[in-house]
Amino acid sequence: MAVTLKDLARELGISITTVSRGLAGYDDVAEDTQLRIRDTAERLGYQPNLTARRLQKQQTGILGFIMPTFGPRFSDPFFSEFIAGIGNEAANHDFDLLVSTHPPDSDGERKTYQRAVTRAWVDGLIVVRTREEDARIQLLCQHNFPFVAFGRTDDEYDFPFVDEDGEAGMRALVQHFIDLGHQYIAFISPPSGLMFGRYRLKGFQDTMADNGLSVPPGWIVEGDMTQRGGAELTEQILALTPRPTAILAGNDLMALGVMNRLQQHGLTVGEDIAVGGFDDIPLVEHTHPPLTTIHQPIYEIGRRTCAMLIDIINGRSPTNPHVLLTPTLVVRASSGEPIA
Amino acid sequence: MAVTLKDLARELGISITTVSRGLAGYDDVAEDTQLRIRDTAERLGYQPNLTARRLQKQQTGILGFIMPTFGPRFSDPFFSEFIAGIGNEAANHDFDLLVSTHPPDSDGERKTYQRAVTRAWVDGLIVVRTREEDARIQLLCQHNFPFVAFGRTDDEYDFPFVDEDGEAGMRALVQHFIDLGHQYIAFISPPSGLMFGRYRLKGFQDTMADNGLSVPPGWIVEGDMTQRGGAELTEQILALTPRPTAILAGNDLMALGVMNRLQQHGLTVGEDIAVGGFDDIPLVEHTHPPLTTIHQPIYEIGRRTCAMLIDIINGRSPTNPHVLLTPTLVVRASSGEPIA
DNA sequence: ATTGACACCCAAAACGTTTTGGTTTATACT
DNA sequence: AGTATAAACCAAAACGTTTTGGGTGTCAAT
Repeated sequence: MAVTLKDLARELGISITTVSRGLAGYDDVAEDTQLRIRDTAERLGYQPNLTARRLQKQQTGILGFIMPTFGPRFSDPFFSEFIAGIGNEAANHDFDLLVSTHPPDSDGERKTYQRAVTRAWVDGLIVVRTREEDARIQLLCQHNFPFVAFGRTDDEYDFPFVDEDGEAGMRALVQHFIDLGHQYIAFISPPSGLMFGRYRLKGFQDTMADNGLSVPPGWIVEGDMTQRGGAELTEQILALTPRPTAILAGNDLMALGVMNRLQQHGLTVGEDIAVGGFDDIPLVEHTHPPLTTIHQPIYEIGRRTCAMLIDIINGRSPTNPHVLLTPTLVVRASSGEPIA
Repeated sequence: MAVTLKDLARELGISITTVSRGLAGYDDVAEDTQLRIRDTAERLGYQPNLTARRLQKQQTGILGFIMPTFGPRFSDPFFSEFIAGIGNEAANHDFDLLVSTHPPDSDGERKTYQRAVTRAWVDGLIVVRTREEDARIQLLCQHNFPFVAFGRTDDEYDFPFVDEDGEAGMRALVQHFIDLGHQYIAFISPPSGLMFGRYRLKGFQDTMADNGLSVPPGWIVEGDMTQRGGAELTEQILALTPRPTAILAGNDLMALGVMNRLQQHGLTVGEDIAVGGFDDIPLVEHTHPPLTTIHQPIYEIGRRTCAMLIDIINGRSPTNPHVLLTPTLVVRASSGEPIA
């Protein structure tokens, strides 16, 4: 069915070798032969068989991305944007992107990583949502498998990563609220097992301390990154005394949940109480009120993560294997006016 | 580096053929030989080379999904859920999922589809967001390439698809608002080039007509599926006379934009004015107020689309190649109480 | 007339698997 | 003894590409 090198060779009356090398542009094939080869290749609609090429080159030309997702009905806007970032960068370098989804720390996830390092399945992996002692990263390091992570970890391995400086981001956010006059600030932290949650939490705690503000127990609660979670925890927070004048969430989705629950209680966000988020997902620019948050360039992070991975696969060691991007504060109406 | 069949054969002192067939469980290999083979395979950590297998079997074991996305900063929650659906189903059948992103109707998109049909790149494709005269589908049909679409088209090709009955869904939504007493209903339609937009629009128009309600020009506007778009069009709609008592959007994202803009104008959604959406993305269950919408089981649609594709690839013709799922009405606070 | 350099080409091996089309050996039946 | 039958195995081909390690012929310099 498909046109192969053999077909071209027969058609042209020359060897398969010459056709292959001609197409590849080697200079031991005469100029006009190259032309003739390219010509008939075009005419016959030749397209190289990628599988055969991969077998020979011992490379797959595929990058893997294993999404850590909870349950079927998840909808983290993070992923679509991130995939677009890595996908486009991959395409620019003629790599394909293989995506699979597994609940974090599940058997399926473990098997998939195992498969990646042991068979020639993909040329490299992109790891996101790093965890404190990340078994995935330990495995990849031990097998010397090419990968780049979005996020750092707590263990001793040295590996290439791109990360946002969540601590700095959160410092900026908290300082903004403190500068507005807030003293009673509650915080909904991301799960503490996730590294980025740890950094954000630290940013919160340190900034509060630096400003001489105490954070009594119960003023920091751990959320699950979902809207629903944010909404539910809001109840607990509203029961605190004195009632917080501001609630910060570890990510935008939870902040949305917070805002909605506050509104259900008849409170006006940005007036009666201030709210802040983290991520700047596209959604929150058009909420009511628009959300004050920390902007993370997710598309760009995806792009750079992917670029670094491709460098590594191609044997070029990246100039800087530890990229730390500083996110920026985006002030919108949800943080309100300065208070007394 | 990696253990191959040859290594096993040498270790066991038997031929590569026997090892291969033993592993595959053919009955022309003695029971105990099979055991010994499996044993050493385990011991040496043998993992078959997928590329080699694919070359020989003339199958890639990969499904392709080309996301039609506008620009980098897109965040349609549809895609993360859909990917989870197809991804999980694919994994169940030992298929991998290749994802690439291209703006709809772009050169990149065309090239990628071309590549799919002409080289052995993937075994089949999943097509979403079908268009009126869909060049992608025409190409795939002409090349007899295995694919399943989420959505129908307007051209004469007969192809396997899974689709939601958007017309029925929209009828249910509109009827709900009419039953609440609304007569002045504005509609923000999805882009008319997209088939699902056409069905939803038709559902709106027909139901209005069936109830003897007129829809003057200007009461149907075409949106771009984004929150921002929904917000901007809200201005136009508020200028209509008489002012609509309800605004329906062709998808949830636009409905969110509508709600926020209404709230900026000081209107209380669900009291001063009613709003309805379509899709039931996870987000809108926790908005303020929660959104009345039409539930689309996106995960399930992804799963079934993928299952059908795998059937086709494996030469089993699906029992029903034209699946039409009826979406269900989800009534929440944004549609408010019955009005006079 | 050698030699060397150069331009151009190619057969064969390799990548790791599965399939094809056998062969060998033992056992059972006439 | 001869002939089926079955069980167990295997060499070689195949999938389509790239790479290796040459070969051949021409021309210019010795």
